[in-house]
Amino acid sequence: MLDQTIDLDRTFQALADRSRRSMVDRLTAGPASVSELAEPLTMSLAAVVQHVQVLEACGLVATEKVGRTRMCRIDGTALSAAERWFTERRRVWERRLDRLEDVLHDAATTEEEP
Amino acid sequence: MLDQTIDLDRTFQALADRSRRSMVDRLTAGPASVSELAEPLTMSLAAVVQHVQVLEACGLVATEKVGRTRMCRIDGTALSAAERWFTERRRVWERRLDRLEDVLHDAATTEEEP
DNA sequence: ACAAGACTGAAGTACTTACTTGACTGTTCG
DNA sequence: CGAACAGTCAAGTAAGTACTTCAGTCTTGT
Repeated sequence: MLDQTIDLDRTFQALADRSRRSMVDRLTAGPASVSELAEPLTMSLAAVVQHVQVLEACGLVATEKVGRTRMCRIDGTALSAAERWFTERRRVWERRLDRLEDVLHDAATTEEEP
Repeated sequence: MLDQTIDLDRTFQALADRSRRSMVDRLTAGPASVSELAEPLTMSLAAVVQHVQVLEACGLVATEKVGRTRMCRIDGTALSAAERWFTERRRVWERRLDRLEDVLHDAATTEEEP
């Protein structure tokens, strides 16, 4: 719970990369090895490993070494923590717009009075 | 609609910075000038202007010059576009977990049969 | 008119990121 | 056993980021 801002920094930073988002996307469909994640991508395997490390460091995915392969899966808690940032901001923002609408409406109705 | 991935790159990149998130946060409470956004921050005004440009480039905020001040406000469409990325992934992910649960449950019940 | 206010633009700098290649280390399978 | 497989480690590099300072440019208030 402490210093959640640093995690949000790293989470959004991680998601700012098209390749990493596509890996997360792939993993929502189910666990996959590093090579499986690498398959649709045009970069070296070493590069993919580095991306996986970034995703793991911010808690978006968890990995586990099984034999010579590293299996990766989504960590839903980090994903929804990032999502929560949006929903919280949107709540405040929409509430403000509602109030604004009320004010405008009130102004319009009092305008009609003598 | 075309090449939305580039916008997501830029949006998440923009939100990966604590200072920029705090600006978005401030703006959800209502419009503000660049100097007002700069006030709680410890950096130079020029730096704040650069952050505002980043936020504007990815469509998270819109600005308008009024006299000598530049007023900034949230653009809700970009904000909810980014939010949508999470909800869509989570939908797939949760559906998969549900199916998994069903399979496990079925396996447990058929286990009981002779 | 003119000083102060609110940016704006252009450099410059320290740091980080997204790769690459190449040499290795464990694992698995015929 | 030994080749192929799946990563791993360590440099190295090109580009991008987050600032800084400083010298302008418009607006405003007196």
